[in-house]
Amino acid sequence: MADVVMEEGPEAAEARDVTDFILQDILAGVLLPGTWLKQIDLERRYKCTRPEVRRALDRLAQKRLVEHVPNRGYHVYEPDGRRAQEVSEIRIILETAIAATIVSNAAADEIAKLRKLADHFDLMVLNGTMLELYEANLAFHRQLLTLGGNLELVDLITEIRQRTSSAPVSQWRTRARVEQSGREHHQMIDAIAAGDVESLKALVRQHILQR
Amino acid sequence: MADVVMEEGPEAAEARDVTDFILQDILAGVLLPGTWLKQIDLERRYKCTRPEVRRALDRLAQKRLVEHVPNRGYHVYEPDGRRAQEVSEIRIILETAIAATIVSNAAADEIAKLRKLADHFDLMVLNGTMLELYEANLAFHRQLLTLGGNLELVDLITEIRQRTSSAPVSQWRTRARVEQSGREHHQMIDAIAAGDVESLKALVRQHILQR
DNA sequence: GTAACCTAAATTGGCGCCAATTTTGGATAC
DNA sequence: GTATCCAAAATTGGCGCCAATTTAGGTTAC
Repeated sequence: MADVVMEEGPEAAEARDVTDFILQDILAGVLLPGTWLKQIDLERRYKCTRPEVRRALDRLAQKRLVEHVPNRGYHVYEPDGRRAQEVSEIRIILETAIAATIVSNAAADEIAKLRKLADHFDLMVLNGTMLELYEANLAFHRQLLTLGGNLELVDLITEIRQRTSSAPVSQWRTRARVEQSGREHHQMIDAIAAGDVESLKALVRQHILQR
Repeated sequence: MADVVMEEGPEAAEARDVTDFILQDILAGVLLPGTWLKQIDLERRYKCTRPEVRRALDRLAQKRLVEHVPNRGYHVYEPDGRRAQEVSEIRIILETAIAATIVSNAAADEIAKLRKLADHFDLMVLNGTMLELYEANLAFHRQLLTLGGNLELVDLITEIRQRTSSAPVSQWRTRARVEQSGREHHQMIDAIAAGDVESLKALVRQHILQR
C-alpha cells in the first residue's frame, strides 16, 4: 500500500504546477509540435503569473521538450526521428538489463499489483481520455521498473520517455496498437510469473519498438 | 576537427552561464555538500543578478544537485550512497551495452583522437587544477561514448554523472586512484584497438566502480 | 502582383521593489 | 549556565513595470 500512496501523492501535488499542465497538454497533443508558446497566452490559459510561466518554460526547455529562441519565445519541439530512435534504444538497453532482477524480485503480491495496473490500463483504453491512458501506461511501467531495484533508473526512464514527446497521439497511432500494448502488459506479467526472463526481454523490446 | 570544434564551442558559451559557474564550484568541492547557497551571496560571488541566480538554482535543483527548501533557500545535496551506487549501475549497463559498437566504429583516426585526450588527462594529473582534471576526464569519456553512435546516450550519461555530484574531490580520493584512471583510459584504448570487446567491458566496469 | 519600408502593436526579458518568512542576537527569567 | 521570548536584520519569493525586440499590418514604389 505504501507504494501506491507514494505514487499517487507526489503526482497529485505536482499536478498543480504549471510545468505539468503544459507538459500534459504537449503529451495530449493539445499543444502541437512547432506551436509557439506565448507567455501571455499561457498565463491566461493556466491562470497563473508570468514568472510561473517562465519557470515552467525554462524547465521544459532544460528537458528539451520545448526550445527557447531568444527574444522570440518558446516553441514545442518538432519530433526528431533520430532522437526518438536513440531514446528507444537506451530504454531497451536499460529495461532488458534489469529483466532478470525484475523476475527474481516479483513476489505474488507484486504480480497482483502489476495485474491490477494492467487491468486499469485496459479500462482506460475503453473509457478513458488520452491523458488518462498515458498516465495508466506510465503507472504500469513505473511499477514494473521498480521491481528492478534501482530507483534512479525508474526515474531516469520516466524522464527520458518524455524527451521525444512520446505523446499518446504519436505513440499509439491506431486503436489496434493501443490494444496490443494492453495485451503486451499482460504478457509481460505472464512471463514474470513464469520466471521467463528471455520472454520478458523480448516483450519489452517489442513493446518499446511498438511492433 | 569538426567534432573538436563542436565540443569546445558549446562549452565556451555555456561557461558564461551562472548555472555552470555554480556547478563547477560544486564539482570542484568549493561549495561543499550541505552548504546553503544564499542568493545574495551568489549574486556577489558571480557578479550577476538575482533572477539569473534563481534560474540557475532552479535548474540545478531540477538536476537534483541542490535541494530547494521553501523560504529557506537552496543547499547542496549531501552525497547519497544509494544514488551513487545506482547511477554507477546504470552507467555500467549503458556503457558496456555499447562496447561492441564502439569497437566496431573505432577507425584509426578515432583511436588517435582518444589517445590524445587520454594523454591530455595524464598531463592534467601532473599539472592541472582539479577542475581541469575533471574536464579532461569528461572530454575523454564523451569522445569514447560518441563512438557508440547514440548521441542521446552520450548526453544522458554526461548528465547523470553529475547527479550524484561525482565531484573530483570524492571521485578520486587518492593520487594513486587518479593515476590508475589515467592508465585505465589507455587500457580501454588498447582494448578498442585490439578489437577486444570483453576487455573493454571489464575495463569500463572497473573504471566506473573505481576499483 | 510583389517587394521594401515604416510604424504601431504585441511580446519578451529583466530589473527594482516590497511583502512574507526566517534567522540572528540581545534581553529576561529561572 | 540554559531556556525562552522578542525585535531587528537578513533573506526569500513574487509581482509590477518598463526597456528592448519582434511581429503584424498598412503604405509606397516598381
